[in-house]
Amino acid sequence: MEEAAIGQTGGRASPKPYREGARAIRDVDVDIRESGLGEGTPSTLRTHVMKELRAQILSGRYRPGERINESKIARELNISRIPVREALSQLQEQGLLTSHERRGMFVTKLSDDEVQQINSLRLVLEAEAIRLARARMTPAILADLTDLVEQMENWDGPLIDAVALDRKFHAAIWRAAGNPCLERVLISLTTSLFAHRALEHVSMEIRRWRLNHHRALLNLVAGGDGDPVLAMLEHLRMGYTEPERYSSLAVTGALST
Amino acid sequence: MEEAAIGQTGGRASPKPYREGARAIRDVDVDIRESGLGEGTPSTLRTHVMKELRAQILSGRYRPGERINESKIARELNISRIPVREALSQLQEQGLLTSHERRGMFVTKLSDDEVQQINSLRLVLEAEAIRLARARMTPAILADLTDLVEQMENWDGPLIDAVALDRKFHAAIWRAAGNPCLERVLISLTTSLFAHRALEHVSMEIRRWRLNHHRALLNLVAGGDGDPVLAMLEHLRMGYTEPERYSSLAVTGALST
DNA sequence: TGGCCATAAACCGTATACAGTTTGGCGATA
DNA sequence: TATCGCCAAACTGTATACGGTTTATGGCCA
Repeated sequence: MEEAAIGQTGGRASPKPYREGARAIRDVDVDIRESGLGEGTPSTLRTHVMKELRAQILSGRYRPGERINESKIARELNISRIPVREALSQLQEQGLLTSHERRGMFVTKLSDDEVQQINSLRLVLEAEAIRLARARMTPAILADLTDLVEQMENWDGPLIDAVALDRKFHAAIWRAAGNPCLERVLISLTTSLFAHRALEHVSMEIRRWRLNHHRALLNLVAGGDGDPVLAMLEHLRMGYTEPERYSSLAVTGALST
Repeated sequence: MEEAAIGQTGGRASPKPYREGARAIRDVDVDIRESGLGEGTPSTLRTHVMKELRAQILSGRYRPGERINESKIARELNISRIPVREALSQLQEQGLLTSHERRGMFVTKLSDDEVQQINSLRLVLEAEAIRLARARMTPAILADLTDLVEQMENWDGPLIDAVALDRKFHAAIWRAAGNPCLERVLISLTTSLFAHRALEHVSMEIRRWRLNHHRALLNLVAGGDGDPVLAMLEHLRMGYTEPERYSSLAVTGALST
């Protein structure tokens, strides 16, 4: 009876999370399957661990370049290494981890060049997203975006959460573009980028946000007639040096600089 | 001695592939570790299985929508399910497989909409690649590209290999762009696309290739002054219907059509 | 005292074993 | 004859066990 009750916590009809292993299980100290399993928790440990680790990496709990010990994580979570391995494997494909054969997983450390390469792509893709979003804009979406911009302009909380707001605003534009594929690529591109930004030079930047630069993007998607590429360039230049380095903007004569 | 010899095939200093499991191993019939392990084979089974399965999916051995039975594959390869699971997990992240929780992996079946969404992105990204490649072109790369175009124009072999040539030509341009990130995204985007094209409507298309359309792209990256976006649009229109559907080309007045 | 080699511990890659869920098929009933 | 419910086989998710490699530590020698 006590065993059966565990799987039915909350009375949901979802598949029971695995409570017992092949033979034995430690009955001491908390278990990930009891603690963290809230509402939208996926039913497999692999997915749960993956999301948990991703959040921890993005929040700065694990630093870029740091080694990820799968045995240690498995012990900490009181589960076997298999789900942890698979979660790490997924995170590797997402670009957050880098695998060194037979040596383990390491949190991806982006070089300056790689940051510029990613941003050069963002330039092109976000500009495209802005063009699409502008053409498909609805009052509801515009209201959401405006709300986010005003939240940022009036922000007075911890800086980490401001970064989340920033991401939320951009992600909303990506979604409004109406091309799920474009949205996926942009998310995948910027995830590792934000893992770095969560740690470094966030303090200097908050001031610049107030300079209505997100509002410039908002005006564009609201129907403004500026050039999305130049707007994105200006936007990225606030946080990074020469973000257009590996884009065609650097090689064509389009820049007045 | 016979055991030791297996790991040292070719006399390379690479780590020995695993020959024995925890306790026992079947000594009958061929083993993947003996058969397919050629030169550049990665040292882990997971990577090897991943590449093997990817090649089989891309070659049409597994059809879109088909279920992938991990136990069956493990038995066929005479290995345990663990490396197979991890390989499948990686392929899922690459977009070639879709996981249905507790029901298994299925070869991703792209809908018409998804194909259009991917192509709309290709339009933007390949155009950017062409602009970059044009600016960074070297005689050596140009020679390679020209050679590929001529191979395609004079092609008289099986159609499947012609598709590979097509991919090779585009991939060469992506690489010539000099932004590894852009290259990675384009590879990832088109991989699942080519898995479909390997099966359908390849016969009609071979004729159109001879119409020098790849040469049009070649001329562009060689220094021609046309618009890369329009060139890519024309190129994609040969194989797909309305590839610009989810791109900004569809919503701006740029199209004369 | 510093560098090199050997030994040992930790850890990754893989194999086998088991629990719960899904699924296909069979029989009973309307 | 068609539909619903039950049962068994197969399969996925996870746990534990083991072999080999990498790495860190300590002793030895220059």
